Amino acid sequence: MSTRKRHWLMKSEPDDFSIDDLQRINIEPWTGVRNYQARNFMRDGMQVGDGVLFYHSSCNVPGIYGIAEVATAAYPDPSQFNKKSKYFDETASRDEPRWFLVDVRYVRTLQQPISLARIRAHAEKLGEDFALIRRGTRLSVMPVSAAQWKTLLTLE
DNA sequence: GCCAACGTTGGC
DNA sequence: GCCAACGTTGGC
Repeated sequence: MSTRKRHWLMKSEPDDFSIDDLQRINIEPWTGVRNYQARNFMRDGMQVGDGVLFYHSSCNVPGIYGIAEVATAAYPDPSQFNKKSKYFDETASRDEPRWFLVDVRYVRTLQQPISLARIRAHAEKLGEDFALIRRGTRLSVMPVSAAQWKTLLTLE
């Protein structure tokens, strides 16, 4: 497998967990992903040191608010085993975990958030394969190419 | 394997 | 709060 740094975008509702929360805590397990495609990106695609665009969703101004990095290899999401968690999954077992996560480490907060509206306005430069603005896509974890990463950060 | 019903995401 | 769009579940 290539060890070249990859890039990702991860969505979080700031009411639940924001870039400011990550800055305070520094490292946070990205718990609660219950979508197979998103899980597969974390489990099979992510490597320590990969860049992460921290996206705020379901808020006044959705968009990219900060930069983080992948801090660990993927491991089973403990919340799937916790009966008291809203992420409990009775079909998962410790022998056969269903859900995986990585820890994410704070890197920096953007000077100015890059709003979804602004990203859309530059859709042409990002290409049709950019899942964030592809119609109907609701993925909470998605890959970002090196070129897209660079393009997005010029919008800061 | 089909597909209707349901739940969730997430922008607006 | 609305609703479009998607993923998942479960009956058949």
